[in-house]
Amino acid sequence: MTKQYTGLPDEADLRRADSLAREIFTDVANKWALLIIEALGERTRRFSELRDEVEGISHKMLTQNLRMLERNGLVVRTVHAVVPPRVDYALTGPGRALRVTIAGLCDWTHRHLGHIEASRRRFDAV
Amino acid sequence: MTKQYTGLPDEADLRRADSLAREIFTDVANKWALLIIEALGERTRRFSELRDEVEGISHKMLTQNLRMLERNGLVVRTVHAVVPPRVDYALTGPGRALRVTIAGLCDWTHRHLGHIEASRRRFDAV
DNA sequence: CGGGATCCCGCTAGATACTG
DNA sequence: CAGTATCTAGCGGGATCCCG
Repeated sequence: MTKQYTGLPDEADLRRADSLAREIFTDVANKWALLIIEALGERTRRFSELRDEVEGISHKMLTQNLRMLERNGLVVRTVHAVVPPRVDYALTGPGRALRVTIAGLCDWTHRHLGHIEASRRRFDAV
Repeated sequence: MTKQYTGLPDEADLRRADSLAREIFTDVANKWALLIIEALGERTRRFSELRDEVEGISHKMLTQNLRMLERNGLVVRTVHAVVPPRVDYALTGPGRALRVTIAGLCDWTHRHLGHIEASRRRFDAV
């Protein structure tokens, strides 16, 4: 990533890294992606297991997000050549690292349920 | 939140808490909300400061998300009775707590830029 | 300056049907 | 069972205008 052949910091590269970071952030910081990673947990899951565990997700959104996560190297997809077909998904190292911070997010949500519900009631009362 | 007048766990309440958690998660786990909270940082910001700092956000999305965050009690809005009007936004306690985990997310993004970029190239090569 | 209201285009995502 | 393709409605979000 860092240019070796020049002593000067390369502004163009910094901008590229920034826009890349934003892109990744946009990919990852969406409801379904986060819920899928959270659901994947520490062990491998089948497609259908994920569809059941991430409640409310459609077939289409699940495949679409899994592709995206695979592309970004957060998930590995393993196809078993059996009939009926069987496809397993598992988190990679970076995927598991991300999952830790997502767990923090879930934790935060549950710890503040009360505060938020109360705040909403106050706000909506007006 | 917890019912006092019964010894039995109340399934309906558990489902309510779950759907509430999902609702909050959906509110919070979206690109703009996360970027706004991250941008708010430790000190108070004006509306226009936020619009400049969260790059790419539209006027409409900024107000809309700020309302939502205020409703959920993550942000306080202070209107100063001066002309021209001046409105300040600041994180609440829960908001600051959330910001810590978001910082983790940003951190994760930057630490894995390289891995992700490489993985994408491999994936797209096919 | 901050923000509400309106209009409107484009894309997201759900439903459905088809393949290996 | 997992995945792709198509069709479509709904709404997300930008642009614009006005108001206190």
